[in-house]
Amino acid sequence: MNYWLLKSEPDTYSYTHLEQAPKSSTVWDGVRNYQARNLLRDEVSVGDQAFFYHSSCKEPGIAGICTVTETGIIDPSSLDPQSAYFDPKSSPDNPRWITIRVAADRALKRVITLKELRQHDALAEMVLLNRGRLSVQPVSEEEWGYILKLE
DNA sequence: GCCAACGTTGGC
DNA sequence: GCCAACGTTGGC
Repeated sequence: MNYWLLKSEPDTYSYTHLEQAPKSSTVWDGVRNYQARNLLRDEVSVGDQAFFYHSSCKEPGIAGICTVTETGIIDPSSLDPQSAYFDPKSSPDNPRWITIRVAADRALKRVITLKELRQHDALAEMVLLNRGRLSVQPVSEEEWGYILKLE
């Protein structure tokens, strides 16, 4: 059982979108960074939990919690010529972009902002605060518990 | 395999 | 909209 942080731009896909999706669930498509892909493909397991983080918006921060319900999914957008995420170098026989399905667990009582996270020494080692650009990142059990107590 | 050029992310 | 950080591409 591991913990993760998944980034999404709320203007495109917010935590509320996930809650309102069929079965409050979605395939986490569009990741096109190998480090993030490797985590999704090799490290993330069914039952793991993840913070849903809002990036590139007015108040960047953690908006909710979701649970991984399926792994090993070929990112459908990578095979769809109509998609902005289409990758001609990927194919069903030799897929390049493997991802997961997540389901909404619950929204946090309030958005815990990036600004606030930065103020806690206990979180100084968070990947979010050091390698900010990675869109799928591990969260330690200690960080996970600490953040939930801030809620 | 190096590295310059270029593209993207994402906070501010 | 700016720009720092960093990932990717492609010539050599």
